[in-house]
Amino acid sequence: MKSALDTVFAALADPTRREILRMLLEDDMAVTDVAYPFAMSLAAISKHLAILAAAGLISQEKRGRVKWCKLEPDALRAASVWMQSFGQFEPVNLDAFEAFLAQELTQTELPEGAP
Amino acid sequence: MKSALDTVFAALADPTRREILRMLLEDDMAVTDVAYPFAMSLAAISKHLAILAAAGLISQEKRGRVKWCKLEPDALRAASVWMQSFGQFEPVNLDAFEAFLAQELTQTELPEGAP
DNA sequence: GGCATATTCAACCGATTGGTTGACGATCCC
DNA sequence: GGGATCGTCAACCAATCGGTTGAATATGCC
Repeated sequence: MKSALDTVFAALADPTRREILRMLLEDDMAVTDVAYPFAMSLAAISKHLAILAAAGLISQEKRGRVKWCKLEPDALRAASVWMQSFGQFEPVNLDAFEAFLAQELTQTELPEGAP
Repeated sequence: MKSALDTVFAALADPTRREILRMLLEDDMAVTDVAYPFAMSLAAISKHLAILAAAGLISQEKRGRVKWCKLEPDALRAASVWMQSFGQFEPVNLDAFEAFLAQELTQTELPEGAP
């Protein structure tokens, strides 16, 4: 059986799912609205949301026809603490970190993968 | 192409690889010595180390016959900062965190999967 | 009731993952 | 040179992943 950290990190390893989390950081959303900006089917987004929910990163509550998705930061914090335990013994290398972020931003700013 | 965060989180999503990182936290190690505690082939561990190196989480340096593996915490810190950006707006729920860690510990304490 | 909307289910697909085994290339040591 | 050690490569395998499509299930509205 998979551990909690397994499912959390696996859930975070996909750029679509990280973008969904970023969207939910702003506000709770219905499944259809989550799917709107992405160039993939609603069923695919529904699967991504199920993976995020299984990891505990979001919760889903059905009200009427609409299933509302809500960010649940606790699982994310636990994983963050796990990671920080590796970094505490040395100061952050800001140059490396900025290069890292610059690369990440150019690749995930547009989920559709514009030219 | 995969982004840096993709490869880092995917690398962290495997309990064998997290255990390897924990071992390297103590000291640099040769590939054979990394493999020793695990109930899998040397080739499998070699692949895990390649994945960790591709993610920037470790570096490998060959001296003579022996390839030394060294923890590289910068990539981990960058991912940690990404995660913390989701958690800063609310205090940590310590109860949830402790339950999370307890579950994780019982499942990964013994990499061989003892009964 | 009946239609539209919201979401999931089921089957399928190609690519990737995590593991195995056996052969191979380097390197050290006698 | 030749054997032992260190590590990777290549081929293979079953399982999982990320996506598709089409049908099915709720629910809301007239």
